[in-house]
Amino acid sequence: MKATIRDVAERAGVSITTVSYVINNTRFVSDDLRKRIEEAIKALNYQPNPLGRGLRKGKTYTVAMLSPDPGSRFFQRVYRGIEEHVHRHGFSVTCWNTDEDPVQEKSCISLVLQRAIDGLIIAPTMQSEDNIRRIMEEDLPVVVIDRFTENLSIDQVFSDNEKGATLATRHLLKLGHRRIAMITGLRGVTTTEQRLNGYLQCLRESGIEVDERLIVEGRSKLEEGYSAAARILAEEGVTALLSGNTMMMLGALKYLKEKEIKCPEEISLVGFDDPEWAAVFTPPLTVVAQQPYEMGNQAGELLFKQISDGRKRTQANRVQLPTRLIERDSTTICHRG
Amino acid sequence: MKATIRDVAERAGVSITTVSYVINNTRFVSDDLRKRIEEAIKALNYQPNPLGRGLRKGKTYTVAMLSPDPGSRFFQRVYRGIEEHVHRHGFSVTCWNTDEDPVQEKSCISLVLQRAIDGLIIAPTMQSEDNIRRIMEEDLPVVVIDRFTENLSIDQVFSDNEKGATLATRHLLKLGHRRIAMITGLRGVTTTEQRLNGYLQCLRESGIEVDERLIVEGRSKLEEGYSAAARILAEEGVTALLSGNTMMMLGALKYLKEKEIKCPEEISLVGFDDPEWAAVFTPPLTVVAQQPYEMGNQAGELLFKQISDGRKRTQANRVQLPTRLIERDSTTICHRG
DNA sequence: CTGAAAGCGCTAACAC
DNA sequence: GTGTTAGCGCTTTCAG
Repeated sequence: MKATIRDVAERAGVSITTVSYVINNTRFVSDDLRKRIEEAIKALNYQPNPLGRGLRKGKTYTVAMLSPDPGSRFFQRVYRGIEEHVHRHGFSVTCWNTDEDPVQEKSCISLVLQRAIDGLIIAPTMQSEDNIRRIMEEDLPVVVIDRFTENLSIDQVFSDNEKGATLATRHLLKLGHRRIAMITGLRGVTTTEQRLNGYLQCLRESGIEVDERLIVEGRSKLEEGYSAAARILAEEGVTALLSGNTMMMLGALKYLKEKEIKCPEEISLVGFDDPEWAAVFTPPLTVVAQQPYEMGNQAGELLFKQISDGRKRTQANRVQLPTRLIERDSTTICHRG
Repeated sequence: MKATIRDVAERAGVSITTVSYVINNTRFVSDDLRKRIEEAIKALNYQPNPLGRGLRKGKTYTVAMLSPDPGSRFFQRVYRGIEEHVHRHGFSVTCWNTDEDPVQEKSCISLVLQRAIDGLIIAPTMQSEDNIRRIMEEDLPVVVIDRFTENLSIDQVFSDNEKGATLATRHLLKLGHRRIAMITGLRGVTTTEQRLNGYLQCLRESGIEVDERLIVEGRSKLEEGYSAAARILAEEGVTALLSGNTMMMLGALKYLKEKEIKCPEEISLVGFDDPEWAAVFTPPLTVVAQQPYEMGNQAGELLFKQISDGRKRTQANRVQLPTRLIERDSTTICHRG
């Protein structure tokens, strides 16, 4: 069986107390004992049992990440950004999936609370203020990512989605487009609303009347991008299309391809997010890039700040990450009207 | 603070023993007491502390997944497949990243062993038999995925990579190609070697001499696919290219695009794995598809079988998942020679 | 400078 | 049918 602190103590001929103090380096121990203990630890290949330690200290050395789709490229990157901090602190991460469903989110949070994790990074679904409030009540360190939560005084890291959509729309306007459609993600999710806002604002400022028929909602599946594109292109005179996320952009492209509608000649296209294939596509895609790795990284930093500060929640930090437009060849001058 | 089993016992006016037996449903308790206890649990919103339980039972209710690149689409799918079982059993997963580095793998495994997890699903790096042996010595339930480990009597789930490469190569041969190049993943990794084998076998069977200059190694980065393609296409008369993984396929496509080499007219291309964008690409890509979700799912099943069977490691299970060729438009009849 | 001992929350003999 | 109690591995107060 695995060696315990008692085995080490016996082998070194000291009390377990002293072993503990050596392990944690938490009070002075004479060189002689220290040396003997260190030898024993090595000889027995002893590793402190985190459960014993955790039980005693009321900690688990584990943080959780909760997201609507941990399998997506975006959240993968986020995860990698978090990971760095986590491992540096000797913690581990567990990932949970809400599937964009508040009910599932709630049950995830229960599980998470039950597991007595030390911190949580969460990309909330849409109606989840209550869920998050529950966590805050438990005084659990928590950082909200991706989605914005106006009413809660809580650390959060998110992209400047509105600006991103604005940049994209302005770019299309500059190219002379007037009938610009948008495929949005799930309505009610803040990222969706912010991107939509950027788009609407920009149109209005340019004195272009918004045509509701050119705004189609999807979730984030390829198929939904496909059918959204179909609906939009059934409308008169649309020359440009802004997509609210990666998979729906791909779905739209699939539709264009099948119908042999040329991009960018007939339709200019701007997507959100910049996966590796976007630049290799035919045509290379003009996109609004976010910084998912950075998002995870900053969230991790904030989380561990909370964890080490104990529970005193001071002023909430809000980090907004810039988005940027990457102009490639899926957008061009409007040849119509 | 969080309610403990003692709080529940007091509120219900019983001993903690009885509460424990109710929670675990592990011996008969009269209806009266059971009801009172259940009420108390609800009223206090009590959730058993997994650390206490774990410490007592020597379990952590956590399994780990170790892979060279948990952020890749392939391993994300695997993860989702695992997740299903894990949550059904009330466990959680922690993900670790080896970056294809045996040293890092070793330190991951130490961490993993130290954390006293209940099981491990691992996609080993290349020289990791020793690392895995260490786990087996600890009698930790473990399942190897993706990569094949010949010498170890251990549960494993992997793709029929050789067959996949064979299908791809045979397809190209049928189309009349003779100078078929291959971009391989990292040599030494079993998946790479198996795919290479399939390719070599198939060529030999067709009486085609293997030209070593047409076999170029990369890892799994886009850039490496790019430069591998460059090297290969500097050779005389190559008309077809088989790529050992997704990202390198993308890199090769990038090269073709930049050099305005037409696919499939000038070069036929077959890739490994079938990401969503492969079908939407121009041209839609012919690929060998694996079943990552299924891989994770089966691995999860085997792992939990081991966990519930206790430590008695019986006959090792080896599951080989079929691969299949999806013919699309990046391959065509050889017009040369 | 070091050790004895209590106790974190829980399970499971063992006792009645 | 139910309760008493030891103890999982560890940290930390208190005593020396």
